[in-house]
Amino acid sequence: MLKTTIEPVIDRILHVAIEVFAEHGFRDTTIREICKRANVNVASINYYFRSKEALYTQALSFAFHEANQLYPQDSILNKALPPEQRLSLFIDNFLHKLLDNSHLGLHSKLITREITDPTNALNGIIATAIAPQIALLQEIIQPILGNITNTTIVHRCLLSIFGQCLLFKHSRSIIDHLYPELIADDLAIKACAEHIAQFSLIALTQLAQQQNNSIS
Amino acid sequence: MLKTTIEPVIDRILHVAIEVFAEHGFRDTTIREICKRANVNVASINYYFRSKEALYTQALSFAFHEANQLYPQDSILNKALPPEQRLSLFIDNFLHKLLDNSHLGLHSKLITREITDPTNALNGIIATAIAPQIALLQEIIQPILGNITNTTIVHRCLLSIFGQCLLFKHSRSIIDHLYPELIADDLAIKACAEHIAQFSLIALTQLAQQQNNSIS
DNA sequence: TATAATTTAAAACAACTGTTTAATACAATC
DNA sequence: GATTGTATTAAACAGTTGTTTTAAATTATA
Repeated sequence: MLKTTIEPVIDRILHVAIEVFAEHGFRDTTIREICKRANVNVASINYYFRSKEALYTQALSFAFHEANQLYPQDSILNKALPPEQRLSLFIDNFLHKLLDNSHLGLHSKLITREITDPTNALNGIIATAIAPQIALLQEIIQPILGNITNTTIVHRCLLSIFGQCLLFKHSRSIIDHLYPELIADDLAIKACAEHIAQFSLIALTQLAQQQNNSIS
Repeated sequence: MLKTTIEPVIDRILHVAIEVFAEHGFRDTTIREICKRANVNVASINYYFRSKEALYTQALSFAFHEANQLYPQDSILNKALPPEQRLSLFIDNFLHKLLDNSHLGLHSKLITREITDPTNALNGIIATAIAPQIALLQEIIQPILGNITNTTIVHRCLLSIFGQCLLFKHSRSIIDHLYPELIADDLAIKACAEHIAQFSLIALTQLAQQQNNSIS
C-alpha cells in the first residue's frame, strides 16, 4: 500500500497544500498541482473544502498550529530567567523557525509570503500569530531598556531586532547567492542568532545608559 | 491630444509595466492589463518586446536606472567624510528609497518582489544592483570595525544593518497595521533612519572595542 | 505619387484556470 | 440483499492567459 493512501484524504490535501502554496504562492498555485501530488481528483478540493481560497485559509491556520507545536517557546516564557538570556533564546528560536529547511520551513515561507503579498487572510494572521510574538519580545527587552519608556523608541528597537532576523527569510535568495556559508548548517545558524543577540544587546544596553546619563 | 499619446509607445509601455508588475508581481500581471492602461493593442507587447518575460526584464533594469538617477549617492561616496557620517547618509538614502510612496516606490517594490519571489532575472539584479550596494556599505563600516577583519563577522554585521532597513519594505504590511506612525511622513522616516544608524553604530563600535580588548 | 517598411488592430489560437456536473463505486445501515 | 449516504471519478464548462496570425493603416523612402 502506498504511503499516500495511509493518511486520511483531507489531511493529505492540507499537507500538500501547505507545500505547494509555500512554493508558488496562492495565486500561482493550481489545484491540479495539489491534487496530483496528493493523489486525489481535482473535484476533491471543491468537495472537501468549499473553494481554493477556503483551502488556503485552512492550510494557513493548520501551518501555524503545527509550527507552534514543533517550536515551543517554554523556556523563553520563563520570566525568572535574566532578560539577556531570554533575548538570546527568543532570537535563536525565531531564526531556527525561519530557516528550517525541512517540512517546517514551508510554514514560515507561507507566512512571510502572506506578509509580502497579503491576501484577505493577513488581518487574522497579524492578530493571532504576529502581534503576540512582538508583545513577547517587547516584554523581554523592556527591562533592558530600563528608563526608556517612549513607545516610539521601543517600537523602533523591536523592529531593529525583528529586521535582523526576518532578513534571513525575506532576502533568503540573496543570502543563498552571496553568503551561503552563513546559513550552511545548524551551527552556522546558531552563530548568526548569537551575533544578532549580541549586536542587539549591546545597542539596547548602551541606549539605556545614554538615556540615564542625559537624565542625571 | 491625450496625455498618453505624447510619450512614445515603448516608453509608455515600460512605465506602465513597472507600475503593474510592482502592484501584482510578474506571474499575476496580465499583458492585457498593461495594454489597457498604456492604451495600446495586446499585440504591441510581443511586437516591441519579444515576450512578457522580456518586457519584465527590461522594465526591471529601466526601474533601476531611474531609481539611481533620482536618488544619487554622491555624498555617500565621498571618502573624505568620516565613516560614521557616511553610514548615516547611506541608511537615510536607502530607507527613503525603500519607503518612497510616489512613482519611485514602485521601483523598490518591483525589486523586493524579485528578491522574495525570484524569477530568472534575479541573478542579473544581484550582480548589477545589489552587490555594489553591499560592497559600498562594507567599505563604509570596515574602518569602524577596525581590527575585525574576519569576513564572516563583517558579513553578519552587514546583514544586521540591511535587515533593519529592509524590514520597512518587506514587512511594510505589518508596519502599516501596527506602527503606521513610524513611517507617517518624511520626518518620521528620517527619525527611523537615525535610529538604525545609531543602533548600528553603537554595536559596531562596541564590537570593535571588544575585539581590541581580547587581543591586548 | 508609387513603393516599401513599419506600426496598429481585431480576431483567432491553443493551453490552462477554478469550478461544476453527472455518473459510478463504495460503505454503512436497515 | 436492498437502500441510503458518502466518496471518487472523468468529463465538460466557462473564463482567462500569452502568443500568433492576418489584414489594414500609417509612415518613410524613392
